[in-house]
Amino acid sequence: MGLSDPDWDIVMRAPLFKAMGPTISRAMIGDRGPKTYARGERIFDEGDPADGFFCLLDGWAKLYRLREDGEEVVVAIFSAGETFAEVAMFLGGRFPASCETVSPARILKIDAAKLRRAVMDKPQLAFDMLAAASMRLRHLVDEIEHLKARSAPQRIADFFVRQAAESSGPARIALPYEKALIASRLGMKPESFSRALGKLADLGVVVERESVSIADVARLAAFADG
Amino acid sequence: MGLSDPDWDIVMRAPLFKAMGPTISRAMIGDRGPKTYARGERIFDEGDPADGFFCLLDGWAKLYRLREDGEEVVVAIFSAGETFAEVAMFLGGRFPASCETVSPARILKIDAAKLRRAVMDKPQLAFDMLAAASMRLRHLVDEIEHLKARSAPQRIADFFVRQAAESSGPARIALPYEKALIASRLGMKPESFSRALGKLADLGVVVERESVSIADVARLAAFADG
DNA sequence: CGCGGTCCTTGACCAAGGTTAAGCGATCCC
DNA sequence: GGGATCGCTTAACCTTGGTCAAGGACCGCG
Repeated sequence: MGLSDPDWDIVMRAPLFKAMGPTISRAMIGDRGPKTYARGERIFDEGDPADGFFCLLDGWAKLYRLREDGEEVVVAIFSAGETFAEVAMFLGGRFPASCETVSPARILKIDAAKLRRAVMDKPQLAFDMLAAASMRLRHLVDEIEHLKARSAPQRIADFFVRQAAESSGPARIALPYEKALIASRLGMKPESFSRALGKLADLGVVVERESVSIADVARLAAFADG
Repeated sequence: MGLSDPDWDIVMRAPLFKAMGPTISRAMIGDRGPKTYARGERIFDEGDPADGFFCLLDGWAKLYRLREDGEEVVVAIFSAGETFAEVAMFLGGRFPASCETVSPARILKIDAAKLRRAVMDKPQLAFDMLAAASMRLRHLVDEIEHLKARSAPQRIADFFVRQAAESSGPARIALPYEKALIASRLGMKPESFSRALGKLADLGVVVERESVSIADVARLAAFADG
């Protein structure tokens, strides 16, 4: 059983598959279908052997680490059309973090061995993967800078701006998972998140139950940049 | 003119060159010698085309970004035997940060084109580089975690422990650059750095002008881990 | 309906570290 | 030798965000 046509569209949106082209992609995915997950299901655990990478077809997942004191630190949140854990495969074969769905989801798993073979066949692929890794690295470097340099309301504003499809004018974005999760992602406590949201009201940010409406994305972006 | 034997030892200590093996390394470096820099010299600027990567043979360098308000945020400090900017090459060809020596230094530059050719010849090399990228990713994730979980004195203790050659017993380490720079690297202001150093005195850390003596590295390491 | 659970918000309090400003020792350079 | 400058330290104060505790909105369920 292969993938449905809409699923193929989603898969081919991911940079890695785009780089491989449809032929190699199809060969690599083969006739294996996606797995359906309920909310809160584990995809992999920190320390598990990294024998493949994943492509999210539908839903949301969080990548996180458990600190020794039991505190959970969210490293990334993935949404439909994103691949993840592709770099981890090369690091001694173990995942450096855990991953779990935060909503019902459908996830495709691709074998490490198959990817390995594809790279051997087409070394240019390695460069594309290195570029992806670089992108993520740069992202994290940015993040460290932000953590140090930006206040809680600024970090939230930045998060909202990135989520919004528009780059100026009014926008409405959905919050398809708990606010505590966003808070952890942004390196703060739910309480601080709440309070910071209050401060954003002055900038035309109205928070409803499961969505946020923004009066002017550009203004919010300006605030986030200080 | 090639490299001297001690320089080769330093080069081969870097994970990237170790992954490539001596033959490929030698081919890639060729007969190009290291360039000598004075203190405070620019190695590259944010936005410059990333046409190569670097290996520090001697001295220290800082990777940093200038915020719009002119404040400098130090992202990393490199010391002898480290390679840097190797990932930036793969990301659209621009450096995402600036780099500058903070002491006299000797630095080897390796051509992007040569690396590209080497990978095409031996795709396994790509895997080794992905592993190196992955390692650095993990490092950064660790850092984000630490930034949140550790107090200023703990972060300083951790920094000292990493610098010390010994893993237990007494040690003395040199501070070959300004304390303000270390403070920035550790995400705090020089004033906080000073105060935190005072608190470390109880743990047998004595700070002189340009060096630090540690009574027991193991004890300091224990403190850093909480 | 009421009960309990989960998620979110609010308020009072507190600790860490940033801010501001002053002072001190070294070094540089006329 | 005597400013001037630079790097570092110290102290008083203040802002940020974490902690703790209480309460409110929504939801499922008996």
